[in-house]
Amino acid sequence: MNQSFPKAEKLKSKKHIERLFAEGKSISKFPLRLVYLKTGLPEETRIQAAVSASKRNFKKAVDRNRIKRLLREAYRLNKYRITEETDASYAFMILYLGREIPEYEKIDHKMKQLLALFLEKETGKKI
RNA sequence: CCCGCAGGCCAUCUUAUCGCGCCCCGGUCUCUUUCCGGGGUGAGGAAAGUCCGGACACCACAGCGCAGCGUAGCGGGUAACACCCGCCCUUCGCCAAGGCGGAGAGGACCAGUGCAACAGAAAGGAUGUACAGGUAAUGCUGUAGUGAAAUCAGGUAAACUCUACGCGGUGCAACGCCAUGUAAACCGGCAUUUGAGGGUUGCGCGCCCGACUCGCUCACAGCGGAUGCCGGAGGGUAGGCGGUUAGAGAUGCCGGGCAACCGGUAUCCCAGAUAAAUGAUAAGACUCGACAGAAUCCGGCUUACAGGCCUGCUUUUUUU
RNA sequence: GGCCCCGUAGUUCAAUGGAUAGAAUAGAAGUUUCCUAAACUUUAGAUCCAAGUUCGAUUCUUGGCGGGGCUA
Repeated sequence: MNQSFPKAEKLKSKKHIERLFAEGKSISKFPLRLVYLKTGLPEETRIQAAVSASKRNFKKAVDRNRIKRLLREAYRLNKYRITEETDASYAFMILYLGREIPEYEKIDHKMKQLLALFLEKETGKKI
């Protein structure tokens, strides 16, 4: 299974991000929130994802970097759960809503729950 | 030796697996792209605050004056500085002394103006009380008393100000190129059609640039046109490349200088992201890991901070 | 990233470098009322932090901290 997370799979276009926040749906599993949008464009890389931690909750750049790295890592190791279940194309934005720097173990656990919740909602399947 | 002080250096490490950015090489199809394999490289001493000084870029620029801002002992260093070095001075601490160490926004109140609450007779044209001294005579002199300061070239310039010197503005979201195709197209208002307006980046003088050079009409007015300014309506792009990392560069050696620093020489290449690259897991070691993440680039200052290492000083403070 | 501005009671604002930082409103207690409101009386509450200049700092200077704005 492919666990890489190259540039092409990162959501970068400012336009797409604005559309994602304007039109996308969201599901939450505290302290994580997933905002997603079915893009409809069947491209090579089906899912583009981005992560975020707010400057309001974390003033120091080091802390924001730390959280974004943990989120990226958790997504990288768990994205196969999505790609194996669906062929549709999505744009993802994963937000961290907490106010404290978390342990990786916790993020990993919540990420699995979040992605399961997403699949349940989009495909109707119970995982 | 301990303690203390000063200066400098380092900033957890090792291995494996899965991943990330950039560069190079090879293959996949010839180039580009994609993918695969291999190799190299990958945050800081403060990357921070954005407080100074430059480089660089664009805009502006004949000059003069005013205003504004900054600096402030002397000399040196430097691309430059509000930084650094040396000396002087002031002040504080230690010492018997010689001396040692710390701190310092450190020009000028015999140019002018202002300010000084309370207390006090009096706070800037001084002069009252008590005591003592003194004189031909007098607050003439001293002490007491109030106060931060009481006649003294008074104090105060991180009060206005004066003196000397310096300073054009904006900042890489600068700026250039490509793509897209907006703007010179539409509507409304005002002004001008002979010196209107614009520039001089805070203001003035001065200087410079300077469109239309019109039609209908005898002329005015008016209409149209032209130019400039303002507003409205509607629409488009918010992508890519360059700037962008080889430099006031790092390290070693030699020489000059009290020092800051400079000169010569040899070797080396040491992040370049762009929703933004350093993480996760497992194992091990120890002193159990602080503050904290490059964003055009340098030189400083300031602020935050766990610990470790090195060098020097104090034996004429004390203790052993 | 770059460039600017602002910090005074819970809130909105005052205060030449000078005595106990002043108003309005909100809060608390009381008077009045059957109760509430209004009114009246009383009361508590603040200079963002740290140095410096000064006899004396909300005010002047420097450095931090916090908040806000502009910028392709």
